[in-house]
Amino acid sequence: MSAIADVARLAGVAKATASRALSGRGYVSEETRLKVVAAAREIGYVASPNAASLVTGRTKSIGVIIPFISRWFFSEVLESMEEALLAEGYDMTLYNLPAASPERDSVFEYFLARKRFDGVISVGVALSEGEVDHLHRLGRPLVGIGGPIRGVPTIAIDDVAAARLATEHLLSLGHRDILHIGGNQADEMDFKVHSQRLTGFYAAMHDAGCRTDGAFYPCEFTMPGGYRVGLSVFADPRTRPTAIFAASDEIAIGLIVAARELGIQVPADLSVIGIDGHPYADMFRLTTLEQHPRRQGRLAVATLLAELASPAIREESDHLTVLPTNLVFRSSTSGPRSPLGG
Amino acid sequence: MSAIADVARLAGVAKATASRALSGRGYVSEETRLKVVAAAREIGYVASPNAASLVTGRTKSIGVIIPFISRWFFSEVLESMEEALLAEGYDMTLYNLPAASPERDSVFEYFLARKRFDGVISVGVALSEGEVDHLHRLGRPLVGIGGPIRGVPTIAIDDVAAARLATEHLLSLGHRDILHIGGNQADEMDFKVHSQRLTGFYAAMHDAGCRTDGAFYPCEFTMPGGYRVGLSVFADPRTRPTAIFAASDEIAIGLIVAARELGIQVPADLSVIGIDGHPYADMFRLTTLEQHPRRQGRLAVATLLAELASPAIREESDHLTVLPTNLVFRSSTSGPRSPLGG
DNA sequence: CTGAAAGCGCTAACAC
DNA sequence: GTGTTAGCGCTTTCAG
Repeated sequence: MSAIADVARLAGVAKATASRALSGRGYVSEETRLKVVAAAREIGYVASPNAASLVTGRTKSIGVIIPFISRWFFSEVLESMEEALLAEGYDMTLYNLPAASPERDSVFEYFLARKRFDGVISVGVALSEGEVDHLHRLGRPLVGIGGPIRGVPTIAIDDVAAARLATEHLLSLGHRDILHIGGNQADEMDFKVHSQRLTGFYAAMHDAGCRTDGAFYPCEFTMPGGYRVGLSVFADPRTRPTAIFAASDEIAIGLIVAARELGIQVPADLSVIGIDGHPYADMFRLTTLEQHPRRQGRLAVATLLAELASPAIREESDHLTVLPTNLVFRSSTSGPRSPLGG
Repeated sequence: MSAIADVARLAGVAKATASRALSGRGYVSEETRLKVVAAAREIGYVASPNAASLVTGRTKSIGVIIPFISRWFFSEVLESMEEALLAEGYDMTLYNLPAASPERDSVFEYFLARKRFDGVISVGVALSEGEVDHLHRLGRPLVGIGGPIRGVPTIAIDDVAAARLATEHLLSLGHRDILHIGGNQADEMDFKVHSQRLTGFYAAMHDAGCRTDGAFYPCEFTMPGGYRVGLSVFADPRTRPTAIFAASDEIAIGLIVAARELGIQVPADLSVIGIDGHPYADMFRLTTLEQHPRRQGRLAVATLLAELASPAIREESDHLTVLPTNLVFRSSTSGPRSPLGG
């Protein structure tokens, strides 16, 4: 494969000149620039980023650490980031980061330590103090999605506020007998989304003077998880509410499937509201709070590239950019028809 | 950051010795090896893969080209490959490859040309002759998932056979009035999955002496896509079949949701079979043919690493490893209850 | 504006 | 077994 020396020889200039011409850094006469570019094209020259980064320290590649690839929110973020990065000429290297484990440590101690990237985006991972230090010590900018990280700009939605908003929507329709079905604190995801959404729910209910004991059912954070809990909760008329705030659209959809299977009409007999803006929301008539994963992804990339451009900002970059959630109405929420419990 | 020279100095040996001790290549006495390793740990030395690959040509990184990140099959493959690669110390760099477009070309001409990886895995992408040449010219092994690529080992299921099997299952239950709902040839995915599954369906139907005109309805290859077609097909009793072979589980689920919404009992009134082995199959009582994305991913990685280990194989590696599909019974298929059309 | 030379961090020959 | 030397492909002083 051709090296810059070949280009230089063909163009009749020195390696240094060819380098300047191709990279755009440093003075080159327009005439020689054209000659060099032509020569490069002729032999199909593509610079070796390895060699370049060895001297510049820049790799034109960014690392992404993420706990899941196949869950909707995460894959959506990933896809949007990939698009944005590719457009800027960056590679994206993926590190699937499990919860605390030897593999997790190896990502930090080995993979990330190799410094093959100019920056890191952490998606939905609450980094430990030690891990943040580790990353900072690499001297590479870091941007987060999903929740606050000390000394790191982060993009997120306000989970407490979103949960409160969703619950208040149901309350405003006249519901009093509302259940929250969401993640278990035990297998909490990072940034405590589960507890935060529960907190927002309780807050709204308390403010409205509603009872909350027995109003929360934990479930696995998936569609089948919601389905299973739905089957058991709806089977007993005594535990059947008039409305449900589900911690995610996937859970909400599982609940709707279970309800329909038991002959409960949604939204007629039961109102359901979720969070995410999942593409399936429409076909299940689900009202939802969009959290715009793609926008979060693009914003994270933009933030990272900005830091890369002017590292000066780094010192004081400790802010959390909170994206507003949008309430998207479909037809799954309506007033209570025949309140059974309140 | 510390370089190997620092380690060498601290251990009181030469750079080369330190390199040998750390990489395990070449003779080093156990005693010095320990000294070097201790020194490396002491200063937290991690080798720069950039510098190493500059001389060895190996990068310990593999590139993945893939058309979608957020569709179930693809994200599942991705996640399994990431796991397998990480375990072997490889980075995974992602290139989201759209259909023919300038961005697609740029992936080949710029990103892949940078040769930042030891090999490439192509997932669900039918590469053009030119693109295959392009990759071969890089001198890096290439492995595919999803369908045959000239001169490249590939892992796939046999789409025609799978479709035939699914259809025959319905036929064996006594159904005659079977519809196929699947992807449109117009926006065909790579490797012609759409047409191949249609072909398998037609073949089984013809063999059983069933009519097939009007038996195929195209739809978008998603859950909402199946839902929309389901609503229109099921609304008219004249077009309502006793059984359906859906080209994917997502389509199948959309169909089931639509059917239920129209008061059609699944599986009582309508049998549905899909392909994929989607995790939601159970909650929708869907019978499906598993195509094991995770196994395909792991196999692709293993194949690539094997080629990396002994490049000799490369010349004659033109085979297609066809993975068997497993019929997974849930409760969505049963004999016809009240055949309307046959 | 361009060229020559040094060197990024590492490994591979080849001496010793 | 270990050290010395050269050089991977590029960018970047620093002269000219």
